Amino acid sequence: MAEVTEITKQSDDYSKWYLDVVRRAELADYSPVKGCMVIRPYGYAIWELLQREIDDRLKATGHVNAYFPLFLPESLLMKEAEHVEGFAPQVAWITHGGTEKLEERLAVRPTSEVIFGTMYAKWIQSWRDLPVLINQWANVVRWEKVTRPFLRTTEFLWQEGHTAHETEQEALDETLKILGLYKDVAENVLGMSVLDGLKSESEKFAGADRTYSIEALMGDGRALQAGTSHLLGQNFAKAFDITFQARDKTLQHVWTTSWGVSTRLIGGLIMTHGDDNGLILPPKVAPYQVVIVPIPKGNWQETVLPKCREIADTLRAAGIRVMLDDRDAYTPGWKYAEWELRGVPLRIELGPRDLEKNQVFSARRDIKAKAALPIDGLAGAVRELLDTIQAALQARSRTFREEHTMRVDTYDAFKASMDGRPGFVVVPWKHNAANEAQVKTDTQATLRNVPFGEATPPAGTRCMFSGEPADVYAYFAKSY
RNA sequence: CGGGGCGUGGCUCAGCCUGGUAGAGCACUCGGUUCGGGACCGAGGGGUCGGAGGUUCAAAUCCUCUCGCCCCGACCA
Repeated sequence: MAEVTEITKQSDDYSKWYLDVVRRAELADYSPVKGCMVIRPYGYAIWELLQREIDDRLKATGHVNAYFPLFLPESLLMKEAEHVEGFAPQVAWITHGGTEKLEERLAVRPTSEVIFGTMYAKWIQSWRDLPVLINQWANVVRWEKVTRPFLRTTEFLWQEGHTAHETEQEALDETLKILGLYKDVAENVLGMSVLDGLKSESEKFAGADRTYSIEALMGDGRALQAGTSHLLGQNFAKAFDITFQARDKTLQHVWTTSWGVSTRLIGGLIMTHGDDNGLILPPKVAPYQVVIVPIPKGNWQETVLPKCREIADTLRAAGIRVMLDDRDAYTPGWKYAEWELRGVPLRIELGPRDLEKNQVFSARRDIKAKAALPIDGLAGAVRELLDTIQAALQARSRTFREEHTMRVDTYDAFKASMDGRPGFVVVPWKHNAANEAQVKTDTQATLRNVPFGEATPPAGTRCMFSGEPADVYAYFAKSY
């Protein structure tokens, strides 16, 4: 099984490390547009692999894709009171079309509940039309004050699902089903261990009844909200007049949900697995799962290189994504460092010595393990190694999260343990928005969520802050 | 938006205090020798110092304004 390696980096340098990896691995670059980044081909290839994993799962659960407009008339955005209030500070506005001033300003979508709501009101008449399960892949814009590549950018790419249901229970089932889907993708595709649970009232989405999230823990001990799924209740249905005639002939409002994950996941990926040599990609989202580096010695172009091509073809035929790095301008050592920086999970070296023995030399990116592999049956061995790496990264992430989760019972102990960036601190808690705000003021820590897997406090357990009987065990952390 | 820091070839930075007309390492181009953990030798190309204004015979250097980036706070996927 996987060996567990600590990947903590100095918090002071962590941000620099992160930005360095993003740029040097050619994932993204700053653009002339403030707060906006260019996702470079290598970074986009990761996004495409991730998209496919998510999209396949959504389609398998009955969802379909569509595309809704980028611009939202101001009047639409104003319809749901809490929603407007929540998003107003972050909206970018279009005021002119060509040279003419618009009669009504257009918002560049920060999220699309209002346009989905508007269209659903037109499309839904009867209980027979339900459920409506539509997803869209799109860009959205939120005018953030502070930005950081992938984690928070002014414009970002995401997937947003918007569904309408006959009953609250159905809507809740959908909300939870999607959260489970996100957890599945985060853990089994990205190898990023997450806590799935319920957000507090003060952290929930503007306009939702309830918000659920998956929360990951980054290498510097800060939490990252990696995906959210909202039970919107009838709030938007009432604001947009989305009604249907029910089985009992009465006219009722639908129950809606919305949910999304974004390119932020790539930021999470980097900070979950990266080390001092750069990125480490789990095989499932690695644009190149294997890089083959020929050792250019003697007449290698006639001997080693053809064998490398043959191996590349064999691996590709087995469905493995392969890069054959036959550039002769760089030495093997340079290539090793380069592809490690870019996170390729497995490297295969082939030189004259290997050729004689009918073997290749392999090196794992996640741990410094090298091994000779016979060329016969190589595809199978590589497949197995990739699976091992995928599992090892996932296990390491889980272990890291568990080791950086501590439990305390009193506010003094809480404050003491929140010094620095310890990871998650779990406390008995009685829900109270004002107390939550005070905790944040005192310690910078926020209530990330209450995980489903967490037990209910036994009777008599006191809230660490108020001393009242505790409702739950809440997970606090400093976050991105 | 508040506090702090920084903008000099593609990258990292020196030079600024004590003005005199731009440097280093890496990267890049060409030739050659190399290549099992970021090779070496030789020859080259590339910047007017974030932007604007001012002081001065003379500004990367001094002054004013401005833009951008980074860090720390308040807001967020």
